[in-house]
Amino acid sequence: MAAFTSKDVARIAGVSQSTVSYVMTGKRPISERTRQRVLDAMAQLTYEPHSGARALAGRRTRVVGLVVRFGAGGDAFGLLPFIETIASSARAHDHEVLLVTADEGSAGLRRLAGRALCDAIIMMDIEEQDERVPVAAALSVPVVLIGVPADQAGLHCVDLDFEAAARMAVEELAGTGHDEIVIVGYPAAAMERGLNYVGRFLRSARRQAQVRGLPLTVIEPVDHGQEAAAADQLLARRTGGRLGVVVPHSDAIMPLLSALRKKDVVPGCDISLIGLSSDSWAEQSDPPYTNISVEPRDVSRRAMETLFWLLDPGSGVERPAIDLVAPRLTRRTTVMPAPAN
Amino acid sequence: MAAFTSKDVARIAGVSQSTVSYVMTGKRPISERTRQRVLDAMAQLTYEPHSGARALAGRRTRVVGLVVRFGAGGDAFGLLPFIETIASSARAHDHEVLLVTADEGSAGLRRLAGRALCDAIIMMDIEEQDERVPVAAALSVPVVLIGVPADQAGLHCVDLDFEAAARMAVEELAGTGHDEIVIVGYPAAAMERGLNYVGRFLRSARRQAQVRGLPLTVIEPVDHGQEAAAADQLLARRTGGRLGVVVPHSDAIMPLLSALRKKDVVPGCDISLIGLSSDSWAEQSDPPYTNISVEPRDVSRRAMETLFWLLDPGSGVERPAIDLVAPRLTRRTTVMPAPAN
DNA sequence: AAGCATCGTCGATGCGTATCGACGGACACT
DNA sequence: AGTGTCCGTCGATACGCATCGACGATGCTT
Repeated sequence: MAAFTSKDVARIAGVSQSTVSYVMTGKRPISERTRQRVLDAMAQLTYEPHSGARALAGRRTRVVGLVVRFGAGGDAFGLLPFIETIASSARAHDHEVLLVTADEGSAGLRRLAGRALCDAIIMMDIEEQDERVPVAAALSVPVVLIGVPADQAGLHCVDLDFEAAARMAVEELAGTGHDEIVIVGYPAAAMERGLNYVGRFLRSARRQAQVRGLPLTVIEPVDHGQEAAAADQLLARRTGGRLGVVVPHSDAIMPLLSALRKKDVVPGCDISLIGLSSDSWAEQSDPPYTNISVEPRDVSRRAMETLFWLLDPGSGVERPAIDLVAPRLTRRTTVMPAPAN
Repeated sequence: MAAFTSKDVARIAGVSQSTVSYVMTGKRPISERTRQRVLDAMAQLTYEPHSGARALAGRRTRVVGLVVRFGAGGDAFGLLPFIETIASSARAHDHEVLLVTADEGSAGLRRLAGRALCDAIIMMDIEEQDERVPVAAALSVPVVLIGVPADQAGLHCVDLDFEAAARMAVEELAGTGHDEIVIVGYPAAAMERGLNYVGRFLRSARRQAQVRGLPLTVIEPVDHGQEAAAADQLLARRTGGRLGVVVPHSDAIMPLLSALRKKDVVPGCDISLIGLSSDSWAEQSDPPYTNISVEPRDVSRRAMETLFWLLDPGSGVERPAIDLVAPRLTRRTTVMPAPAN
């Protein structure tokens, strides 16, 4: 691994260094014969271009900066699927992924752009009022947000349509003759941080419940180990009517289900439950619950499409500034059917 | 954000560009007066050095490559704490973290080194026979493994001491008069992939059980949703004697506990249980279980210490080629005390 | 007081690639 | 045959920084 350069390749192929470069970039026509000779030489040396030199001369790094927050109170459905999808999408475009943690705040952003560490940035865990958003907007590299802040500052945002999801949940319960709706909320940490989707979901749910004239209450989230208490709190609301429960925080669904089971409360008979989660979780659960899809892979895939479009606006169709992935409700066993009357 | 260069800084500070460089690297003495002027100029311009140029000229990228595997069957205790610790450690040394997924196999490694994308690599999810290990050993950059392959090929390895953990578990059960030991194994995916710690744990446990003359069985892992079956399988083994259960796969502990609870089998009275997990999980569980500590943060912190030592051997003390973090057993409620006799 | 090491700074060079202008040759057309 | 057009290739240069050798200015020694 003696670290070959394009000059070595050129010498072996019997061409000039610039020709090797043009073979790689394809920015000038190269005869098929020469091209083959160069490619052979590259293969023979297992040549890899020096990314630093490339960044210096070509002013593009082929690196995507990924800003995530690790601390608790985070996402409703796990960070890993996002990261994984982003990584594989980057790879598909021959780009690398540079990881930056959010606890650096906007300093991390400035560093990414200032040091020319990446060509574009994708930022997750956006708060409604996020100090990083204006900084990101002023950066010299494009930034895509996963999440929608109150002021998007001209940045492109991609996320699940939490407003639509909330409406959908309320409509489903209203349409099946429920009297009251309870939302099992997000963890305290997420509430306090003002994560954007928390507000988006709750506000939309309240609005829609009002439209339907249904009383809606938000109760404390189900923390791990607190299932029993949450279930009690929930059941205390039941005044004999038809109670519908909405659980937007994926992690809370399973504990809640098992707590209900323990109390011999059967979702779909005694009570109704709609969860926000990936479809596979909902299917494999016992019982399988009616869910509204939350597919992190879809969201991050679209975010990456937007990002690469920003890097090369010629390619593909124009992307919307706010790109919301439509949720999908799948009926399973946990919502009581409308009473026949 | 007009992208200033060190030449701009030099002009403003009234010095030459090389002086600016020496202020940054500290590789030559600079008078305090000049140093201040340069620092002021840098602050004024919010100058950030161009990482590509720096990599090209200085042949060091200040980037750490992190190779992880996302797919299932993975780690017993979550990927995120590892990544988080590695990221923050890198940051503390003013290094970035470049993420590479393991499904690229050794190609990802070659790319990292060949393109001079990073100064060192840290690789997780090592298999006992891992095709990437010999490749890694031949690389021009140092590589630290989290995990111990059968042939470490001269690489530095850091991991929990799974052999010691297994011995510790068996000893604890033997010392409290148990007749039989059952290990609830790892997920099939982990077994098939030959993840290094699986073999290390099981072999060591078998050996120690033999020393103690105790029958030891390994049963299928507890997959999510399969708790009941696993519990049955487990209880079927109970012939009236004192049965000790060891659960090395952290994710399996909670489901198993709840399955036992459902069958009115009380750990600590009817049966004994020792889990491998982080201490915080063990404490917060209901009931709190006797555990052997598995602290990903310790492991990755030590791995990063080794990595930075390899990058600068002058600093700090020599690091062992195989650095095993000693496990710690904390007695809680789930192991039956030795019978008084 | 002259010689000598040390300190602090500068100018010049090289790192490996992308890109621009130039140029010789093949070809099509007057 | 002469002129113009592409095509394919080359040489030279710039990118921003680290580093090396050089050199004037000190301070110290004898």
